[in-house]
Amino acid sequence: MVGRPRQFDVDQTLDAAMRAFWARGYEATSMADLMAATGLHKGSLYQAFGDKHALFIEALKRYLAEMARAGAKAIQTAPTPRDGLERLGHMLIDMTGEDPDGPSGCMALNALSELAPHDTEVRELLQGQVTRIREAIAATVAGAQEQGQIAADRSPEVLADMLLMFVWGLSMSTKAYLDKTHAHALLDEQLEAIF
Amino acid sequence: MVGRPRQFDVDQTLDAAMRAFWARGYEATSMADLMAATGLHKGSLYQAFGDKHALFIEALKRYLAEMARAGAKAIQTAPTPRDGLERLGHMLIDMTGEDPDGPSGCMALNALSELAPHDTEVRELLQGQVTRIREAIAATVAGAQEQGQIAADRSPEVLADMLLMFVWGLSMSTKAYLDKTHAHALLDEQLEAIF
DNA sequence: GTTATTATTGACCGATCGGTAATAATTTGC
DNA sequence: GCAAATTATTACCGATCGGTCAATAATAAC
Repeated sequence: MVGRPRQFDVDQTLDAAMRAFWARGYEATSMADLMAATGLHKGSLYQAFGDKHALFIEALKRYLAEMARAGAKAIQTAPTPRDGLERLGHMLIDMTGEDPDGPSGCMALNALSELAPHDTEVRELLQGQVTRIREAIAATVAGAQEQGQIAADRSPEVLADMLLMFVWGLSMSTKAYLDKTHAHALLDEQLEAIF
Repeated sequence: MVGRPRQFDVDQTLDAAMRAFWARGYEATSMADLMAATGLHKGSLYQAFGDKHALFIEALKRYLAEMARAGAKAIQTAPTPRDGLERLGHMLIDMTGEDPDGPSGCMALNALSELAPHDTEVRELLQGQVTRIREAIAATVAGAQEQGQIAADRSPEVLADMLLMFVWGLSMSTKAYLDKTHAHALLDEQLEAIF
């Protein structure tokens, strides 16, 4: 016996919930907001996902997976490893929305700031993602060094961290005062300085 | 006629409220939490500060003022402008607490992430602070350049932004318990790279 | 068509939210 | 000592919070 089939698309619903959490954060997004964002009744959300926290986790996982996919693509489709690193950085700047009522900044950093210190599940998800992206960047840096595209006087791991910290700061800055043109220019300066 | 005098210290109360907001963020900190943190009844808090948002603003102002004071002192008491910049950066890393139930990260960045996109009052407070700290750093960079302590091939304003973005990223990273030793080492690499 | 199973719906829940108001307590000016 | 002014205390408010549940609807297996 299979029962009544779902009348909504789970991925579509997670996308809507993701945007709602991304725009307002976890605490400030109420179940009423999620109902409005997804177009579903709360009963359906609870039946499908469990509770608000579980729904957030699924939405965050979806965000992280999409980020990883887009990041890997940016690196792999670039003509050289160094171009890949540049594209990755600029992509992260452009990912942040500009609508004040829509998503702002990077959802992963938003969750890191709001929840990571107290929510072990969120923290471990983010730590895993950070570990993977650091390794991916470090490997790309190593490739660029082997091909002589960037200086080899710093370890790939350190350079990866330096790039990541800088991009995180840029992402934060877009929350308040920095226009994207300035952010892109600063990133270029940073790339020139560390490579 | 003067009436009954306050039986609590306003600064002490703001400090307690600041730590509560700093640890949990705005939305997740309830009036009950603030009562517990300050030791006051809610009536006293409302009578003295207005409402929760106004109390947050006052607590944030206090944080920003203390940060500005400590930052200026770090720069001014250093033997050279370049030392001042180094001390300022390392100070910002050390400022973040390590107790998971206590303050985490930088309260200004926490507020930037959680509130700046939607709360104009918070955003303008932070924009003002950022403007002042950028100018202070840029002026110090210019001083270091004049004294030949750092390279002069980039503008003081750009170098100030590069340093600031990097420190912001480091502050975010401490949310997921990146150890401080690593953060300090990375900052040294960044200083070496851009100066 | 009947039955088993699952999804949808909307009413409903206690708890907690931020905030208010009436009362008691404590001071100064007279 | 009394009146005026201010603070402290606490009971209370409606609204909203996240979450539950019983009734209804829709499907597949038989």
